[in-house]
Parts: sequence; structure tokens; C-alpha cells
Amino acid sequence: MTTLDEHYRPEIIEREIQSYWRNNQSFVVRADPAREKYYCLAMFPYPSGKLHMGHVRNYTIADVISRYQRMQGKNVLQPMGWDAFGLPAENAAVQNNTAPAAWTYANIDAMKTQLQSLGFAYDWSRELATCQPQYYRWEQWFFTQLYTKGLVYKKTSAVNWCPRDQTVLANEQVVEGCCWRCDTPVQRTEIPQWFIRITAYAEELLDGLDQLDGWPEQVRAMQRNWIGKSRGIDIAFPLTDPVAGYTSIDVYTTRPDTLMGVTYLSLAAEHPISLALAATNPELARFIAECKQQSVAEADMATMAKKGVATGLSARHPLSGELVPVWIANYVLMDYGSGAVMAVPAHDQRDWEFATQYQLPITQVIAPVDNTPCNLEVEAFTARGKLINSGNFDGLLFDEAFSAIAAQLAQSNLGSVTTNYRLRDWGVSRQRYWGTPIPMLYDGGEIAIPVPADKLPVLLPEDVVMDGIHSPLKADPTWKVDDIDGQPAVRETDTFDTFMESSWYYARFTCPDFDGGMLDPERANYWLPVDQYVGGIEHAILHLLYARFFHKLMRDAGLLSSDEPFTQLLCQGMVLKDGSKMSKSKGNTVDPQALIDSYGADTVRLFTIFAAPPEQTLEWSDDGVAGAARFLRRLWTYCREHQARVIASVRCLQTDRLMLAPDLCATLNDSEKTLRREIHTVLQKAQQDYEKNQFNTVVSASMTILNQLSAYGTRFTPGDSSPTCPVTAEGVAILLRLLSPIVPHLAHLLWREMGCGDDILRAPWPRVDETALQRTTLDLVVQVNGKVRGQISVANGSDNGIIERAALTEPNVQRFTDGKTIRKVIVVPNKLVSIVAN
RNA sequence: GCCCGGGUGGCGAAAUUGGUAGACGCAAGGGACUUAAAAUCCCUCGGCUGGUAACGGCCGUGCCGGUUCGAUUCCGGCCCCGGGCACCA
Repeated sequence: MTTLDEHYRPEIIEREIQSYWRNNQSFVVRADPAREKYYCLAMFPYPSGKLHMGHVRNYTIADVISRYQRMQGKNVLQPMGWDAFGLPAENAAVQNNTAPAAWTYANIDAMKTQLQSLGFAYDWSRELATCQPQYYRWEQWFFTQLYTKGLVYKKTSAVNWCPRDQTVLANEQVVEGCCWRCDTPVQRTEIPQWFIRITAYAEELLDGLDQLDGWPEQVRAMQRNWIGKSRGIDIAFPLTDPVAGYTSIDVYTTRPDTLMGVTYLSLAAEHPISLALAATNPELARFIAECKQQSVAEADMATMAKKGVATGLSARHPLSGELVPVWIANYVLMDYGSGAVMAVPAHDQRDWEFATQYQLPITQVIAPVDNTPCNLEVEAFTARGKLINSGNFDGLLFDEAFSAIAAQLAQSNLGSVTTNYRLRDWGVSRQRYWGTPIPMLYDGGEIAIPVPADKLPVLLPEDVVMDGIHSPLKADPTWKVDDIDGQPAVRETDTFDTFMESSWYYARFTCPDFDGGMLDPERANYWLPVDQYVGGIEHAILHLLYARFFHKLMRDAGLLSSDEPFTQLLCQGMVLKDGSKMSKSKGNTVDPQALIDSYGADTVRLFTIFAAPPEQTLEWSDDGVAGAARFLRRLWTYCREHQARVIASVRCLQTDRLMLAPDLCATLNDSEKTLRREIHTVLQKAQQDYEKNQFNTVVSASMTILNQLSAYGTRFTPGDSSPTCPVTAEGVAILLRLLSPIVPHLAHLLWREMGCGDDILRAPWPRVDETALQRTTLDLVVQVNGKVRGQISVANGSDNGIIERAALTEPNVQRFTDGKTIRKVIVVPNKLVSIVAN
């Protein structure tokens, strides 16, 4: 024990404690079946240059959880790595006249230094970057395995195409329908691409959500809706003459009860029938060309003005036999269902708008069950109801109508009940350079062959020159030259979607050095699943769904044995400043490094934890950071004075401060007992808050404990050793441990300097002493007709009769009950008495 | 457009999940210490209002309505803000 310096100097303390952790390898962990494991993971960062506040928040939250769990005695794994492939590296490379690889590695170095200065408890021996061949080679291998299993296929699919640059654009690179580089209007075009059959796992991905109790309900709901399971009917509308080999137009509907209200059919512009008709109809060809002048993003599709054109073709209604006209409409998605829809303008709002615009008939076939009128002049009636104007089906309700119509369609071979999913297969081809090369070879024709395992990895060249438009893989005539058993072959020049890398990194962290395969099953099965995953809500659907999918694929490949990758999920909120998201474009960013340099990592960590609960958005406040620093200085000063008094107090020196013994507690005086009750009450609350991941109130609780300890001290004159007693000593030991996951450097130092132990990481977690919580009297609130009118104090354990009498005789309560009849008295134990009087 | 969230003092937030709305902190105002400033410490702090004071009253959790002895919390309808929409990660 050395005397604490007068001033709290984080810059010195933090460097010292960080090197202590490094020298002791405090956070390097190994699989140990004898110990309970805890795997805590924060979503790894894209190495964009330097840390932003969103990173600091994400990693601080995960670190608090890791350190808390470690102090519960668990074998805690917390790794860190880099989601290193992606579009920004290509853009930055062009801008800075460098190569994406060099830019990425430099960023990784810079950001790693920053993460280390924040004192996160990472096992750095497991660090990985997804752009390293030893990582992506297993992803390539896995893809070839999926291909062999029939889970990979190739088909054409739409991309954004810049006709001037002759290149594919990401949605992000399309600005108001134009190329972000040259402002040329973007077109949709169809190119062949690789897909993974995520739809084969749709049912399991959906069912699995019910078991994910540790996930926020909102994320589960979003994934459920994204998968979009529905029960409906595939219905054929026969064509009078076949077109392009089609004898009917097939649609899928979840509302067969509205079938008699169909007044037209709509086809997607890319539908083969549309294309065939356009060959001989210039007007249709023009319209289809016009439909290509739009982005592929669904949000754009859904918000654009709805347009269509009649084809002149008619199809026969499967029930009535009447002819209904066929249109081509720009809002029908080729990727969903069959690329054609039946339109029921009376009962679908989108169809209603389209029909109103083009003066197509609106036929009501559903009426509200309670006969409330509905005005189809104003809007569609989209709720379920009973059938009208539907011949034999009149009067039926939804379920009855569904069955009856399904039966009739089945009889005439024009329809069958099916289950449909909104989920589409995962297109993994990207026409870009900085990604994992897709390990496929072409023999000169259309036949693709996976690269054999002994030729993996297909290396991505790192020393390249970017022209800003085309992928160096495609521009280089030599890179793609390969062979299949000595016969000339050409390599695939597309790379994988970067979601591929982020779909399995959590598993690779369990055995990053394993070169005998993608995963070492023994280590993977010890650590997996991840117990706590922490990341932004913006990943609620895509990343988390792909990772769940990959986990099941790896399970089915025998690489691991669990069904789901992430047991608990915490989605942290964004960091805002002046009410909007911190971003470079808005110029409202705060550089974490400047704050760490001036206040220290502990202050930055404390503020980010204290300012808001993890799931909520965090409003940045410079003054708030100063306030966090103030609290740590107060803690420092209190401990410094406390330390001096402990040395002077025989009673303290002889005490086990980590938890007071029962016989000692029996000797405490009243004010000591009161202080101890207050501290243990707050500890209990803090303990519950840690378990709920509500760390902001853990900080509040810690502040309250320090306030109580300080207030207790001021009851005595300076120099008097009385303010320091076994209770305050225990209080300090509780406070430091409560704070240690949040401000680990300061807690480590004070723990040691207060003589509590060598290493707070090895200290037992503080326990609530139930006997300390007991009260002799209770304060209850008294309400009259729902309003608080007074307060009473009763002996703990009083029966309701005594409590009611005390409540009714309270003077202010009497003012409000005077002259009234007491109708009811409700006693809520330990809380309040509610009197009803009139 | 569709799916999912959120809205509480001047600000960030809390509320044992139906039981005293505003804990904890920031800002602000007043005071102490200091030659002065910084730092530190103490007091006040949702709005309106009665009272010399002690202590009270009314209103108040985005808006409108409902259930209840009691609603920030549950139900119905609206308004505003944010996230996602399959090639940003």
C-alpha cells in the first residue's frame, strides 16, 4: 500500500495497468472443460480509418459484460478482429492513390492502437482479418462444399448498371437514379450470379426464432416478417393462346377469398411473357425499357409512381371463365413469387390506386361482417369479411372461402394450396475486386467447376492499381488463367458479398490458428454458441440472418453441434449529437482519441455507459464527459482520505472488508447499521441492473454509494478517525468492484492501494447481505381517490388493521375524507394504502 | 410504400414492470473558500399557485379516448422522430 498522489492522473495509471494486463496475459484464454465458459462478442469493425464514437460505445458495452462475467468466475472469451473486405477500401484506394490492401492494413494498425488504449479485455492472440488468405481460404472451401451439396446455383439477376462506365453499381453508388461518378442515369440489367439456397432453411430459420429468448422481441419480429411465411394458393389463369411457351399466367395469392374480384392481371417488366409480347409490340418494348431506368432497391420500387400498360392479352378467370385483361406494371417484382399478380382493386390498396389511375373496374366481393358501410370510392377495403358477388361462395367467411375456393380450383386443376416465403435466395456475387475470389472455374463453356481443395486458396492479388471503375481482377488478362486437370480454364472474377466473411468469423475466433480445416470441432464446441453478442440494430436482419444460416450450414457439415450462433443479443443504439447521427457528412463527429488523450479511457468509458441505457440512442454531451471525470476525481479523493483513516483505525485493519462477518455486524451502532442498509440496498439494485444489461443505472448506484459514504464522513470533524469504520471499508470494497467492469484501470489501482487485494479481476463479486436490508419501520404512502395525500410510518410487520387505522387518522388524509363515506381501503404491502371515499 | 422501434423537466435519463413521476448526472441560479481564476464544497432547481413559516392545492410522462381504487406502464385511434428494405457495413 502506497499513499495515493493528490491528483488523479489517468494517463499514467492507465498505461501502467494496461502493461500489467499485457505482462500477465490477463485476457488470454484457453478452452477448459472443467470451467464454465462465457463467450462475449462485439460485432467486429470495418477498418475505416479510426475509431468513431459508435465503436467506442459498442466495445465498451461488450467489455463491461465480459469483465462482469469474468468476475462471476467464468472462463470468458472476448476476441477482436477485422471485417476487412469492402467497398470503402476501393474508393479510398482511388482517392489516395494506393492499394486497398495497404490502406486496410494501415487502418487496422491505427485502430488496434486505439482499442488497446481503451483497455478492452481482448484476447489479442486470436486477432484475425477477413482479408487474410488463411481466413478466406476456408470460406472458399466451404462454398465448394455447399456447391457439391447442391446448395449453390447460378442464375441471372438484376443489378444497377452504369452504361457509360460499363460497370455494376452498388445501391449506395446510385444517387437519385444516377451513377455517383459520372451522373449517367442508371439502368437495371440482368447478369448471371451465384446464389446460396437460404430458402432451403427458411422453415428452420423461422422456427429457431421461437427458441431465441435472449434476443430482443423486435429483432425476432423483424426476422419473422423478413422470412415472411404465408399460406396461399398458386392459381393459373389460362391463356387463350400460348405465349412464349406459357399456356397460363400463374399467380400466388394469400387472399383467394377475393378471387371473384379480380379485374386484371399484372406482370413484371422482366417476365418472359412481357418480353415475348414486347418483341412485336413497340409500345410494350418502350414501357419495358422505361422500367429499366430505375434502381433495384425495394424502397425505390415501392415509392415510385405506379405505372402500367395494357398488353392487349387476356387470360381466363379460373372460376368465372370470363376474360380479364393482362397489364405490365412497374411495381411487380420478378424476384418474388411468380413475377405476376392478380389484381383485386376493391380489396388491395395498391391495386385500387392503379385501377383508379387507369380506369379499370373495381368489383367489391368482400363486405364487412358487421355490415358497416365501406366506400370504395375513397379507398380499398382490405380487412377480412364475408363474401358477396361471388356466386356459390357468397356469405362465406375467410377460412371457409379459402377452403371452398381451393377445393374448386384443385378440382379443375387450376390451383393448389402452397406455403410461400418472402425470403429470397442469397445472391453472393459481387463484380468487385476487394473481396474473397469466388472459387469457381469455367472450362471455356458454361460449365462451372469448383476449385479443388488442394488448389485453395484462390489468392487475391494485393499489389494492384485501381482505376476507380473496373475490378483489377477483370482488367487483368492473366489473373483469371487457370486449368482443370491440365486443360485450360478460366477463373470466376467476381468476389463474394462481404456478408460471407461476417457470417462465420465468430466461430473462427474459437480456433483462429487451426490449419487443419475451417473449424477445430473440439474448441468450436467448447466455446460456441456465443453467449452474448453486441452490435448495432442496423444489423437486425441481414447480418444476423446470414450468420444464423451459416451456423446451420456448418452444423450440417459436421463442423459444430449447436443450432444457433448467438444465445443473447444486445442491440445498442446509435450515438447522436445535436439530435442526429454522428457522421462525417454532417460534420458533427467527436473524435474519441482526443477525449481519451485529455480525460483518459476510464472517463470516456464511464460517460458512454452512464449517458443512456445500451439499447437507446446516446445523445453526446461534452459537459457530460466532464461530469464523468468529476465523479472519478471525487472517488479518487474519497479513497485517498479513506486510506489515511484506515491506517489509523485498529477496528478497520482487523476487519475482513470484502464482507463483514455476522458477529461484527451485531456490534454496529445505529448510524453504521443505517449506512450499511443503504449501501446493500443500492448494491442489490446494481446487481439486478447488471443482470439486465442496464449499466447506466449501475453507474447511478455507484454514485449513490459514494454520496452516502461521503455524507457519512461529513458527520464527523476532520482528522477524526470515526468516519472510517468497518462499514465504510466494506462500502469502498463494494463500490470498487461494482465499478471495475466500467472503469477497470482506476478500480484496479484503487483496489490494490486500498489493500483489498492484488488483482481486482480475481476478487469475489460482492454479495448482498440480506440481514443488512432488514428494516424496523416502513414508510407508506396514503392515497385518497388515487391522489397522494399523506405518509405514515409503521412498524415493519404490522397487520393491515393497524396500517389502515394509521392511514385513516393521518391529518391531511382526514382533510380529504372528512364528511365522506369510506368505500374501500386497499393495502399494497410495503408500498401504499389506497382509500376510496365519496 | 412495407416491416420494426422510440417520444418523460432547460438537457441525458430513472421509476421494484399497474402503486409517491423526475433517482443519478449535466446545465442554470445562489452561497463558502481564494488577492483572483480554476478546482473543490454547500443550498435551490417540472409549471402554476396559497401561506410569514411549517406545510399545502391544481396541472404535468407526444395528442385524443378507454379499462382501473390507482396508468409513463395495459387497450383503441392519431401525430412526430429514428432503424431496415436484400450490392454500405
